[in-house]
Amino acid sequence: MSNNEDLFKKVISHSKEYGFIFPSSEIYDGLSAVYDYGQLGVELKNNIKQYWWKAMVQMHENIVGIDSAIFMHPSVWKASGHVDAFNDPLIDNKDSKKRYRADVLIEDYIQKIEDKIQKEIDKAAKRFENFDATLFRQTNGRVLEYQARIDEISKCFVDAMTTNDLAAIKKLIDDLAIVCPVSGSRNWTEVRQFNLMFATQMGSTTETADVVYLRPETAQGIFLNFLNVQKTGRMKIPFGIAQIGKAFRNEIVARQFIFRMKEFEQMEMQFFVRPGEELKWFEHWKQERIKWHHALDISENKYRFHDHEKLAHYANAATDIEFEFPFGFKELEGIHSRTDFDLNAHQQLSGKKIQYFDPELNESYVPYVVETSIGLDRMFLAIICNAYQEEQLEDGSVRTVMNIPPFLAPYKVAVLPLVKKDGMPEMAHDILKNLQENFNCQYDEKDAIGRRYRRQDAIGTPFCITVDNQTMEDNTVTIRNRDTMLQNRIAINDIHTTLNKLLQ
RNA sequence: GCGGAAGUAGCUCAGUUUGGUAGAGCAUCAGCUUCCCAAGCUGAGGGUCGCGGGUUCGAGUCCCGUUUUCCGCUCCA
Repeated sequence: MSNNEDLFKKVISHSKEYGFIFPSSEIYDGLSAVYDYGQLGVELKNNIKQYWWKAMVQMHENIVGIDSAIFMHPSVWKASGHVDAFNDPLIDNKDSKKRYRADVLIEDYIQKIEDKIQKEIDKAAKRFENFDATLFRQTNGRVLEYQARIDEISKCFVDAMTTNDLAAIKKLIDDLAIVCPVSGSRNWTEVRQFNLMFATQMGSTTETADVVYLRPETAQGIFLNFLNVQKTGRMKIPFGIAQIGKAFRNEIVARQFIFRMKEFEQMEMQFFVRPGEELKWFEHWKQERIKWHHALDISENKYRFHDHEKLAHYANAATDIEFEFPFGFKELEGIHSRTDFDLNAHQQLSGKKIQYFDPELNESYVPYVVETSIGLDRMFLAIICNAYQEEQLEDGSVRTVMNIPPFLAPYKVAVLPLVKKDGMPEMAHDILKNLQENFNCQYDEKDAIGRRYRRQDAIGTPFCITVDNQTMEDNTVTIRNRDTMLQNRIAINDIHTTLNKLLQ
């Protein structure tokens, strides 16, 4: 474990040192759980996007992409369930470290008094024939006492809830001496409300502004455009809509570098199918997605499926593709059978029909949805964690290499004059200029050649083209492989095709 | 959110015990050298020691607060 912790720390340092990832707003002490991609990071990230887009959109005739806005109508989050599920006042017990809904604690307390009343009623009912519960309730002294207590508590409780007065809720819990069911202690934190979603205002004056949320998931943008895309793209079920975009979550804690960020990017595809066929497609996409990962040349036992036993309210099947990060197996991608929950909810709340007429079945229905959703930042992290390597060489020295799959590497090739004289820099620049049209290249003439190779190793550049004395005579160069450190001599005219072949 | 640890140059860290206005290695830049795998030579740049306050003649060093990061819980549609 300590080896893995070590590795993770090294990856984080390396990312900063070479310009993959920077903490956000660093000169102002940083911003919790927010990071910026640097000059190398953005290249790698773009390449991952491209690889995903090509596999998911370009290679499928029945999948198209969109790019929906981050802002959506507030009703979207009512329909999706995001608003309701995250508006509860919560309180933690410091001893048991359990978290409760504060309102539920109070309701339970009221229920206990209610139970006592019921007990009295039951007791009395046994003793008297023609027992009138209502009359008993109205006349029995002890019951009246209990009832008064309930009324008093309820009044405070309702007041506090309607005015959203969290301090009053806390006071009530203290006054009632409510204890934690687990620890039995009254050592509570303040009552807090956790908002999953970031809120901002839309409207140029404060008076007219409405609260809108930054989307906590990209999926809804696809659901809202289901009919637009289906009709204008003449799409026939089964078909998919893909999207890459930012989402925002007001997470409580930030951990594990870019694994959990407040602002993150998702790559997801919602596949619309006939009701009843969703589990077949769920299985299909499970296999397709794991294939995509395995094609990255990362050891297959770094991946595993984790099937959900407890399903979210919208799903009837769900699995995660987990990756073995230095801090353990964690979710990298989710594959969910979301049923018709979302489209149905939007249909109901908007009052607009969201259905598909299936010519083969000759009927209309609300399609079912199978979702594949991968965290782009997590994929990025998986790749750099897997790529980072410290190799012990024969001469005893250590070589730091980023073993990034060549087609994803920030730079594909570095062009290096062996020495900074005899026309080699000029020649190297000519070659560079030619290659730049098709490849992201680096040029470097500073320091000894060996050191320059190591620099390229450290940022994952898979190939180095070196201009030497022989180049000046016969127009050949050497091409060095990052992983094997071996070199071949090829003609300048062949560089292009050779690189293309190697980068496939 | 709770508990613990830490924050000094781009990176890794020393300096804190015994307060006296900052160092090393690597990296970077300029030049020299160099015909193939880091650590050759000369020179240079870069830090208000996370931030704020307090104690003190004087704080990187002591005290308080705060923020960020890491670890363990917790949470996580």
